[in-house]
Amino acid sequence: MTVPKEYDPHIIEPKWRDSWNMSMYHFDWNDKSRPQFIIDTPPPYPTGNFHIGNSLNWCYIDFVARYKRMCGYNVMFPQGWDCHGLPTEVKVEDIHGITKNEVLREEFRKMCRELTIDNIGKMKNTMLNLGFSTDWSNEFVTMEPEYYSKTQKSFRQMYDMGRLYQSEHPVNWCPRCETAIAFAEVEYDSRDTKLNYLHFDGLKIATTRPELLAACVAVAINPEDERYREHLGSSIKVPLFGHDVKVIGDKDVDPEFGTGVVMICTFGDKQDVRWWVEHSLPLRKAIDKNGLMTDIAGKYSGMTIAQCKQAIIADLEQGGYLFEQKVLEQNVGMCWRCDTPIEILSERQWFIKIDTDEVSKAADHIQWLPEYMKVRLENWTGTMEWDWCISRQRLFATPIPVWYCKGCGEVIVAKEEWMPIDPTQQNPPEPCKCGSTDFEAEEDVLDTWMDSSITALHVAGWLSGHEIRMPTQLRPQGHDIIRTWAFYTILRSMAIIGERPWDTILVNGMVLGEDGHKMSKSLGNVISPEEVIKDYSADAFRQWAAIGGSPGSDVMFRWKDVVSASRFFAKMWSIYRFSMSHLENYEHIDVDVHRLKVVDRWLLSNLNRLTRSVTTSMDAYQFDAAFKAIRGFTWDVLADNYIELVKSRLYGEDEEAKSAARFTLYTTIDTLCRLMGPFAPFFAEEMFSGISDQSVHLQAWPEVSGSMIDAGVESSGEFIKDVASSIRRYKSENGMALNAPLKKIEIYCDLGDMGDLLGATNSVVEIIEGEPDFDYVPVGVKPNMGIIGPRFRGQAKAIINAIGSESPEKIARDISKGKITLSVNGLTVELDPECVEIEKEVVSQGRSVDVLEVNGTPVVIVR
RNA sequence: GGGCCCGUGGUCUAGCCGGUUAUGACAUCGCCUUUACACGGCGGGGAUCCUGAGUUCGAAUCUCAGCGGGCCCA
Repeated sequence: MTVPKEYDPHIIEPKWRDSWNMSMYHFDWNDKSRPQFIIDTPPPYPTGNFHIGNSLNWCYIDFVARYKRMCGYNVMFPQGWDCHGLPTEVKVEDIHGITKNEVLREEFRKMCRELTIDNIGKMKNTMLNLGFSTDWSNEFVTMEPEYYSKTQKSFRQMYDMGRLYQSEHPVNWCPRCETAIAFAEVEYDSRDTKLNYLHFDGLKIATTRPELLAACVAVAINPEDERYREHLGSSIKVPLFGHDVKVIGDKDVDPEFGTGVVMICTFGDKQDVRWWVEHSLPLRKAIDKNGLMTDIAGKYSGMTIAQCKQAIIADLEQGGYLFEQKVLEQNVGMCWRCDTPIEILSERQWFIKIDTDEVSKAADHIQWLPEYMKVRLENWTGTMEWDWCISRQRLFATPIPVWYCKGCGEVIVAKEEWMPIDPTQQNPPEPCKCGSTDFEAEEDVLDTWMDSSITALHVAGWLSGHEIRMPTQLRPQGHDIIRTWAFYTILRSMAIIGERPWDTILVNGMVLGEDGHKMSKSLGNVISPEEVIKDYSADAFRQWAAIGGSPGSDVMFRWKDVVSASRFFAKMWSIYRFSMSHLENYEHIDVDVHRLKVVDRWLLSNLNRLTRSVTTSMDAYQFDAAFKAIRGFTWDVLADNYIELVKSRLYGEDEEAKSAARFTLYTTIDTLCRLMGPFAPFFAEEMFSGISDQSVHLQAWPEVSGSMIDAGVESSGEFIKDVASSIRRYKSENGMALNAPLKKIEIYCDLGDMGDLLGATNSVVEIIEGEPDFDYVPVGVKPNMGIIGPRFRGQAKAIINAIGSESPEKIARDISKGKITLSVNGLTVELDPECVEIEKEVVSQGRSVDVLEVNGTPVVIVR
């Protein structure tokens, strides 16, 4: 076969992408003989753009999936789409120039569906271009009834378990989106605001939120604060509004902040909620769901928060209440989606009880990679202050399957067999206990995390008619979503089936731009994977993913890495092309190792070591170490040394010597195809297609042959290689062409089989036994710390000094007698020869020669 | 303010359960078209392993403190 000179990924990659039969990646639900390896792929949000961060994570997943398949596992690498959510609603409003309330609920949901389907298609295309071995037979789409009915069933099940409840409770509220949001959806940003100092019926308070005066329910001071102790328990009037509130004491009040007196409102911030609960304070709602002031705000009612703030400050000033304003830097909680400052409102919502202990215990039974990532989850569980609010006032999401009976007020949760169901479109199929058939639908929908926190259950076959295969083996995800996705998934899995969702969670880092900052549109440092494929190749991109950094740490995207990746493929291709040209009509049969030359066995020994180290790295998810080892072997050992050494045999006449080299080359190419398969699926497949008519992705992972790893053979081979490279260096330093012949090379050692050296040096090589006719001159002694240290401990330093002050000749003489005798601090100490290494120079006598020293063996060059 | 991670030649990075001539990539300099590859080969230069203290015979590696950077959270 003729192998083209250049490897062109723009031809080869689409060729394989379009011809692969993707069913080879399907999970076999009926197979129980092979161990399962189910990956709980986190479904991305269908933005339409499969970005570089996703791509890094998916590369990791694909490396694992392909590796595990080759190792004989029944692998499932499913792909899901986490469809519901606010960004799509916002985008649809934007595209169609409408607000969600201007069209019918169903129509709006349809628009969202259509946009989502479109976006999924775009992202899928990038995934195929990147060569992922996705199991498309296990694709899931959370907005489809098949999936969201499971979300609803999980709701029902958790309701029956008493883990779900409805309650009026403070929630984080986005006035723009008009919905409750979870803590995980709150982002914080630092802003300058004004701290207002007010006369407050005899006391002086400082507040950043005077617009909430109407919601003031108490004034608090630190009970230790001498200044105000006499006011404790008294009642005072709220300025402008005139209602009476209590002065209470609480040690959480910081006497250093402001005046040391704070007003408690329902609710200005999270601290207000804590005080409100602790001191059983009344509730005064001054802000409504739209972010407008309520009736209790009196003349300010109907104003926006900002208008109200301005008006109240003006009135306070006029009334003489406001006596000072100071600028204060404050962290403001904002809606993650629209950056509107959030409010804390008390609203009737659905909640899931949070049992942080249960989550922590489950987390202990999951292997976290890297280990320290678990700490992030623990820190998060430790700070949860109230339950998970799961209701949202949105449209494009899983409907909460609930009605309220208009007759008796009964809460009716849909039965599992009625699902999927949208209560706003359908009534319950049976009347209420009270006999009424008049119902009010729950219009709220579920938090999207309710969909995406059951993916592990879903992919493992829960409620799908399959035997459930929990726990799954691997969850790969970014460290930015530990507090949300990982937390919720563990919580739900424990609640629903009482089992951990995964054996292992592999946490990947973020992708940083070339400027070292996290990639983001606003910084303009975004690179798309499609761009990289277009300029280089998918395999080069994947190689960057493998060696750009180790899993868990943030990885910087660098074009340089992609360039060096594609150079490696060019090099490997050239090696392959050379090998194939010598493998015409080659038939691969096992060969007795003793018919191989030392250099062949040296290479195969190294190859087996490579397989062993790559296997170890892959098992530990250390893709960087794995691929670096492959690259190092291929370039340094195979290309730069082995091939140079065997060329003369391959071009020579000795058929047996030639076939030994051919056997070695074939074995090496075959093994490299397999080792590279998980990383560079296109390139490896193209190479493998030259030696097989099967797909490399269906082959077994290479096994390590322990008997091929032979330290003796390795050191002999290493010696031959070192002689060859010393000769190369010698020629280079002497300005000779690298193929220039030398009159003779004499090697003083008894290692046989120097045949390959002749070809590599293009010179006569003579092996001479016995001592050369020139002298060794010891010129230095290097103490071997690894031996001296542990053996002599505290004396070590003195011994090293003694060695240093002794002449190298004397120590060399001692070694020839078997013991080194030293005087250390007046005492005589004996050392074994292994404690030192003699550095020596070789001096020729009379002959016109140059002497090189290779691993302690003299090599004489006769010019 | 709390937690976690990181700080290694010009740049990025490996090593970090103690003893190596401290890994590799890119960049840089010199030489070389040697029957796979000039997207190559050979050779060279370039590192106070952030700072300080401690533990130890011995620290890039362990401990503490400090400085600097990043991320997550409040």
